[in-house]
Amino acid sequence: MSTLQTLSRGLTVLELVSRSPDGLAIAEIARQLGVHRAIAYRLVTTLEEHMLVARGDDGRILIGSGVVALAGRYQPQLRMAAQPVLVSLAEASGATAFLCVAQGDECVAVEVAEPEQPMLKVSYRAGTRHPISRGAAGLAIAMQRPPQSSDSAALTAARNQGYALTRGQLQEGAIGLAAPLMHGNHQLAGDTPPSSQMHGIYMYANPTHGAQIPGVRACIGVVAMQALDTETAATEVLRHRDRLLSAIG
Amino acid sequence: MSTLQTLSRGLTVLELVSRSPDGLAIAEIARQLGVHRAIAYRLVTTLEEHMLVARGDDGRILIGSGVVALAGRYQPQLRMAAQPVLVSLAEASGATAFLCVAQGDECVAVEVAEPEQPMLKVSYRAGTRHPISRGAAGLAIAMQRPPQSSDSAALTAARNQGYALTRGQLQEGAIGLAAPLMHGNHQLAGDTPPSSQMHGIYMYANPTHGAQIPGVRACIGVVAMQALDTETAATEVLRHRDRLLSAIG
DNA sequence: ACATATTGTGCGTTATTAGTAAATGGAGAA
DNA sequence: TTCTCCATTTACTAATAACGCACAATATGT
Repeated sequence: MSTLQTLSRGLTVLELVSRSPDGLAIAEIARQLGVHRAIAYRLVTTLEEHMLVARGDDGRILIGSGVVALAGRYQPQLRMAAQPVLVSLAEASGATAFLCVAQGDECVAVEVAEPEQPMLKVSYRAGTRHPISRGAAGLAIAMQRPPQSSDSAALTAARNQGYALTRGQLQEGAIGLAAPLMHGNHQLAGDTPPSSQMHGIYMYANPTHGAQIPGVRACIGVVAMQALDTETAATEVLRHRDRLLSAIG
Repeated sequence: MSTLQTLSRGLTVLELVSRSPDGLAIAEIARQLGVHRAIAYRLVTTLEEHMLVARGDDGRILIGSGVVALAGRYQPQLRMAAQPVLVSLAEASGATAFLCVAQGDECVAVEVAEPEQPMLKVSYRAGTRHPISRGAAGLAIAMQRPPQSSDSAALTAARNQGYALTRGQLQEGAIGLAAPLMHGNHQLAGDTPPSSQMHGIYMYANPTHGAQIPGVRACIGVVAMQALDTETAATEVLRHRDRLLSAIG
């Protein structure tokens, strides 16, 4: 598995620039990369040609609009369907609503909606990623694979409730509540292997239990700081999950 | 202005993969790039490390979730403020609502909202770009610079109305209506140069006329196929423009 | 004016990458 | 089976990029 230094550096520049709201000077990029300025110039020029970065009027390098086009092609149908649902969920629960998708062993917030009157600011931006082993979103995604004897107590509890609830796992004092994007639950006891497994998607003999969206492991939920009515939040999350499921057929 | 072959190819791969909803095989990437498969492997491996592409369960290369994080850092405050406004505008006008930002001589749709009951499908996805010289969005952005004697009749008309209306310029049978994201209008007659110009932002002696958002040339508007009530659409676009302006202070 | 960063470029020498060929193994078709 | 197509890795030479340096051209500050 060999990798390419030049490409890797270019992508690191893109990442660095994107993390700098006010842009970066060439010299700063060169310093952070630990390379000569001349190299930073060539990297930036190439990124610029592809519209991934742009130069401000003062010459500083800013994240370019090309990233919007790229992101617009990531799960467009799911996200388009989810957007209005998340807005509604945020309003109904008074908390920040999110759609998370699993990639590898990480969980990525793909779409986020905030209520009109945010109670307490929770900074949960699109693109936020965290290990799948932590937080309500991770649990909700873990719920999508069939039960195993190695499942944690929290996971089993989540399966029984139909949703996952965690406190302070991702951020001090934050409460997360998430439900998996699948119909029904895996309520089998013990290790029951799936009847067949294709392309990593578990196919069940009885499709009414544990039917997932093909190729995507996702969940929706809410995050808030302490003051969250978990009763109504759970109801709303499940209701909106079902709304989203029926929207994407 | 020299550029780097390796980086450029890697970014081209990213673009190719993003345009393929079902992913691409290594061989297809290699063929489309016109390079050997071994090179495509190295490019893909590097992109994969940066989470910009991912491998499906069948081995095909798919766009990765990393692009969501990158895009989330492009104009986050403007987009967060615009999202609910666009949803409301789409609902009020019954058409697809958009937020466009100018970059160079192009105009990029950065945020899009569709009405719950779309009348006729208008495909206007986030990331869509077109020359700034065409379409309602381009005109609306052109309205933000001070009037010049070289202005087209359409631009002058748009200035007088306070919004731009075009038919069929971007797509056959499509109607676009857009208003610039600035307070008031440039209603000066003839060529009146700005009192000062810094960093490409025009600063006026009287800030109540033509005050823009610093550093961003943007507009909001709607697109529809034929059946659009332009009267109410214009009213709603202007109303929502003002709502967005006050939201971002 | 003067000193001083900072930006942007050009040029040689070394390190990395491209390009090519070739080998292995798996999936599917004739 | 045999054949083809594809994925994946390895190995070796031209081509490309990195790197360090030198040098204008601009800002920027005193």
